[in-house]
Amino acid sequence: MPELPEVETVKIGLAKLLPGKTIKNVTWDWLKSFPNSQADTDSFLIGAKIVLVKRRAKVLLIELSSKYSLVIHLKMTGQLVFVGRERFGAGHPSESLIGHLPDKSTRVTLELNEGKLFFNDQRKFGWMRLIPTAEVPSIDFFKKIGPEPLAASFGAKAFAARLKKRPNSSVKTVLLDQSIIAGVGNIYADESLWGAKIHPLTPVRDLSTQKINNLFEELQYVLRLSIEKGGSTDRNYVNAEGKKGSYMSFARVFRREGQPCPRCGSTIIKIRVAGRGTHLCPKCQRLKS
DNA sequence: CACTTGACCTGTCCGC
DNA sequence: TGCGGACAGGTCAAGT
Repeated sequence: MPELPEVETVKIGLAKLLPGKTIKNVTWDWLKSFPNSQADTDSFLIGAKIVLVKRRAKVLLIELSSKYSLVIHLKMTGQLVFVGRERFGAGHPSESLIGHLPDKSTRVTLELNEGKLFFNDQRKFGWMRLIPTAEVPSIDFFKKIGPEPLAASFGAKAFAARLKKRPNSSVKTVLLDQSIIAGVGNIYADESLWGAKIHPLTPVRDLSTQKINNLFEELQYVLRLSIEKGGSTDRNYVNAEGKKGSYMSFARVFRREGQPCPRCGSTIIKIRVAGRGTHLCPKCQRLKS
């Protein structure tokens, strides 16, 4: 699922549902989804109370009273869905995802004193790790992660300076590089480049200050809009309550190849950049202008 | 170094 | 209907 807006949406939901609840038991069916020792799990997960839910980059952090944290990366198809005790009763709408949980994509189940938290992940790329809270910032994943694009302290000047660390790379490749900027993935890279009228293959060195400023504005705009819409559901993504996000109906180019550009009416095309499907308007986003 | 490709997995869709 | 291949929101490791 999950780029910054999707993970942020899950975080907002879990932050309302989880703090104060106690973890009673954990079960898992795929070691790579939950690569923790039985000893750590017994000592620092079972019986711990959930204190706080946070997000950094595309990662969720659930802080526990045991001074350990659950650190969760949803990768492509991960879901973190809370089902309250009342939801287990008969008569719940059968079309609702949460009526079906656990299902065959469920990798980890956390039983709480009230309700259950399911970590589902069809493709098994995601993971949930139990780590001492003090050590979380120094794990390999976070050591190399860039700044948060929506942080109040992060502005267009800092954005430009970070992009320019990779002058010869295409701008889309750099947007997707988590060590440059945290949280941007394929959807919001394409959407923000369309907004700023920049071809995804443009080398960073060819971008004017004005263009970089436009890109920063557009990136913040699409990320904020998507959080407001509860993220993008293309296939698997759901929030903490099992509900889909609606940003895809606001998308201008992503997965809209063959449709008219909402700005100029030209037909949106799809190419491949950095190994990823890339959507753009060939008229609005020219390589040389 | 910087950039590309393959690997990690399952599921779906599309063409033959 | 079946089968093979391409592709999918993300990161790593290994190759060039």
